Amino acid sequence: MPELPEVEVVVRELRERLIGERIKAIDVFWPKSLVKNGECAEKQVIQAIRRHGKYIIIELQSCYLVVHLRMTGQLIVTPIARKNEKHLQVLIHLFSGKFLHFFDSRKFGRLYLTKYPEQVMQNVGMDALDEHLTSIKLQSLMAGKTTGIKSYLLDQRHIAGLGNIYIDEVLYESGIHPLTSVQNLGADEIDVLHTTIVATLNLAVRHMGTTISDYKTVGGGFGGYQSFLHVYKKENTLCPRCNNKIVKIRVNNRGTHYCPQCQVPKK
DNA sequence: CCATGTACCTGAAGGC
DNA sequence: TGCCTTCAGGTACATG
Repeated sequence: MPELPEVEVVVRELRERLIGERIKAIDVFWPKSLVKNGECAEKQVIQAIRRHGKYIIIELQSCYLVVHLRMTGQLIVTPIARKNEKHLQVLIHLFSGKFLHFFDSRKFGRLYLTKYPEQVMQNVGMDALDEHLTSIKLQSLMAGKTTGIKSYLLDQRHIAGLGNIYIDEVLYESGIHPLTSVQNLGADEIDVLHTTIVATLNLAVRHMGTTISDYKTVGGGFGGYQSFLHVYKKENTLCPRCNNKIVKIRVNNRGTHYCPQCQVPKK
């Protein structure tokens, strides 16, 4: 489900609702959902909340609660516990009386209670919206790689935050075929790609992210960016630019959508 | 380094 | 209605 924009919206809403709250107790219904690593006393005050790629980092007084939502994870804050609801995997009680719920139908998501967040995120690259990630920096990161651009962007070790939806959209906007080898991208194309990544992600954040099926904001709302998608899940519709059919192929076993006219394969 | 397959899970959608 | 297959926004890990 959630990629960088959805996670960013969740982080902003969590901040409004949770800073200064003290954790009272944690109920775990699916043990794999909560990973404990090192001593981390639970009854701590939430100091700060930030994001790196698709990870949510909740800073406590002497350790961290790191969250990755994977495909279907949801963090929901309510004044009344929604106990016994389907797919509730972890329930965090707060001293104020509020509750932080972790719902996750597919159970791929993880909460890590840890002193060492850098260990949890050791393979995560620079955040896609990091101001230090310039187009020059992106060029140097790509140097020496031979993989296709879609595979490259899916791999969070390179750049963190983009997932299947936004990669398809960004490549469409940039006019780059998803199988183009990164070594065949010129400086000008990397520059367009970089500009498009930043613009697309920021625009999606302004629209509260993309809700295809499961994604919800912390308050239970939906995203709105799905109305702006050009290619993702649009196979057989007409390209708004050239009027040819959008096609769907598989790249890295992921559904991949593009316009064969506007995104010409370079190799 | 790279590509591919599998595993982790559940539910929705499509074919018959 | 029901059974079966395929697919889903993510990532880790094993294998050539």
